[in-house]
Amino acid sequence: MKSKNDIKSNRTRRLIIEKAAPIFNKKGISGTSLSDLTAATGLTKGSIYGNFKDKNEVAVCVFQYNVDNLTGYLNAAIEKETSCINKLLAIPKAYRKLYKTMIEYGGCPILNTGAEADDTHQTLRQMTAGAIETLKKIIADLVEAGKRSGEFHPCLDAEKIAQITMSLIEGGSILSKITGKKTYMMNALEQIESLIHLSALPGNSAGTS
Amino acid sequence: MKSKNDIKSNRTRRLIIEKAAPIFNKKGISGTSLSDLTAATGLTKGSIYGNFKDKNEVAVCVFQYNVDNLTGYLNAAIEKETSCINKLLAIPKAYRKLYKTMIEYGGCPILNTGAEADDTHQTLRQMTAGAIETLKKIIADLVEAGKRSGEFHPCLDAEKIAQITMSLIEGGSILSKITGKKTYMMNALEQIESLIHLSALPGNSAGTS
DNA sequence: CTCAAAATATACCGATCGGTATATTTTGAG
DNA sequence: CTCAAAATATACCGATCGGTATATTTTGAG
Repeated sequence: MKSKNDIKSNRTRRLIIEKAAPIFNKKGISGTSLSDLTAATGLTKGSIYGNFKDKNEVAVCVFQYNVDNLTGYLNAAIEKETSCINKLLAIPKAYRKLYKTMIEYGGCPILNTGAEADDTHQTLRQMTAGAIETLKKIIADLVEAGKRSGEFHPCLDAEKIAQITMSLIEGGSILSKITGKKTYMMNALEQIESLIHLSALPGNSAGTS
Repeated sequence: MKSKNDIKSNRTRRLIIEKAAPIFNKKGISGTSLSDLTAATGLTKGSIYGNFKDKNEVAVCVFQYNVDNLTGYLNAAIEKETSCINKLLAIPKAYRKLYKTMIEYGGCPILNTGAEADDTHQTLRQMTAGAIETLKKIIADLVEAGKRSGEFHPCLDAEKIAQITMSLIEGGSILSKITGKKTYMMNALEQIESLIHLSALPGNSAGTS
């Protein structure tokens, strides 16, 4: 009758992670105190430490939760499309749809965590790097597939395109967040789209745009 | 005999700012403690608080110091060139030269400060936004000047180009910092350069590349 | 319903935080 | 060299930090 993640402790873990996620993302890890977490969850320190070894473990789980959400969302959007071009275009499209939510959430969690952790927190730095490489690989693999399928120019540098795409997404995202100007992100996404269209062989570029 | 900024207190202020700068940039503001600052400067808390109102004022001065350094460096590189195209190309060139130093310094201070401060620290968020807009304006103004001088296509969207350039710089910079892979930044800079070359009217693009 | 185990709350810990009042030292104009 | 003012060091403050031992409550298998 009881599924594995319906037992109390797992429900509490999930509650803590979900409530802690936006706080960590906005205030940073070292800027978030245990009392922030007790206030947000309605639990006591005893309960939090009964479910997590320390504050750091909460931060690590929160990061994993954020990454899983983001990659899940992107993969779902990609899988809805059939051609490689449209699968690639689904990425900027997804970020466009995600934009408002992400800003309210405190910006891209990969970037936020990475910027805070890179010089101070080895585990999280490595996890952040891993998440970036995962997203980059999704893009690079789609470009490679498109080359094989004849949608893209065969001489395309898939890795390079993927890295530039990632830079545009993260750069646009943080600049919009800081300045409050949506156009940084929107221009970055448009640039990604025109990069994709420019990579297509004649007759393959979707009629839109 | 004594110049204004040679009196003791100003020398001490400068010492504190210079020593605090890389620490704030690496550990973040809330991750840096007063004892980090006393350790780095060799001064006591009494001395630091005799020269600054509080930790926050140190952080604000450090940020200003970082921004002045960066814009100074970029402006010097730009002023060495005569044509608008070469002035624009001087920007990615400068970042290429700056790359190693910046990584060792803890990454781009505008991005680091912005990512930490955007949801928690109004003053610094505004200063960061201001610094971003200043850099963006330098780029946009150069593109506009190039349009007037006949170096660039007249229909170019200067603001858009400037925003995309900024996204590539900041995105490439943070991705390289987190992953430890130089190519993110280098590919972003190459993309900026090809964007500039693509914007040029025939006969204006510098023979290089 | 019972009752052991699991989860949670309470009440505490030492350490460190940012900050300050005041004593001491250093500076530099005259 | 003198000596007041400026700069710095000392010694402290309460508050909050992350974390823990233990008492209490809740859960859920039987």
